[in-house]
Amino acid sequence: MILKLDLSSDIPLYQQIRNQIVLAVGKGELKPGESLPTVRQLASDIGVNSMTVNKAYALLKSEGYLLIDRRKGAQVCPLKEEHVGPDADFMEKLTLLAAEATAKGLTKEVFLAACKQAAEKMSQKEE
Amino acid sequence: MILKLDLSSDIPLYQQIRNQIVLAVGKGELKPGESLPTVRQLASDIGVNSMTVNKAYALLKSEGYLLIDRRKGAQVCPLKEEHVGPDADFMEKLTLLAAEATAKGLTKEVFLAACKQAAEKMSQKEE
DNA sequence: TATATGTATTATAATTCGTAATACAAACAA
DNA sequence: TTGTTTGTATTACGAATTATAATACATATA
Repeated sequence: MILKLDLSSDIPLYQQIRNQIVLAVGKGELKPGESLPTVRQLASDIGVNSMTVNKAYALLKSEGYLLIDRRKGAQVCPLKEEHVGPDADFMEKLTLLAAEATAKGLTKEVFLAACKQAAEKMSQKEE
Repeated sequence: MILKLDLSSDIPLYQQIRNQIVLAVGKGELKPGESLPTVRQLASDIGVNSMTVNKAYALLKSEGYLLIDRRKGAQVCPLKEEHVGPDADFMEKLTLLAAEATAKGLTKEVFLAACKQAAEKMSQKEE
């Protein structure tokens, strides 16, 4: 797994690791059910402390992105069969982003075009 | 100005203040050119230290949302006349959000419907 | 002349972040 | 069995961040 970390960023390392894994899952580079490197392996690969990776994995587990099993290790959570909608936390983040765009002078059309562009970088679930 | 702060949140107070002001500007509750409360006034209103408010104002200024003038105080930045597009930082945040949605099992259609819903809470610039 | 403004400085306490060194039970391979 | 690896928990440490507090300053305004 290839993760790009920015040591000079003000975003905590465990958050950067979490974001990169979410991006990889969203883009389909990590598929549902696929296993992730072990905590110690990933820590060694990217040159950080294993507890930092553990914190990222625990966060991803609590957010519902990963299943962690002592036998199978950490793996990407299988997609739900039924259709799921956005939760409150997601809408809050999205609304803040829409406000930032609007306050910066982006029209609704430009904002929605950007959303569409972002969505098209993601992998689509097969029906 | 009404700001909702959550003291038990893990989001820093100055960030919460910044977010609330961006939301107010995006929704049109604060209009371009409109004056904001003074640092000391807002600090007194919401019961935080004035340096905490100052930090939020300085952040908003550095992000281009506010103009701060010693004569006029802090005011909402007037909208640019020309059409503006999304910058790299905005697209990065949007892409992460799209990845979170996709990893959670939201289809592209559901994600874009949520984006449209968020956009419609915002005020539209008059042409 | 007073007052109010944004801003800068310094200090202090609490919390967070990253690392480090262990330790443990569970699972697996030999 | 024995040995290794797994996720996880604990404790400690230093550095950075966060929030508050008490001032101070030059500028602008009444």
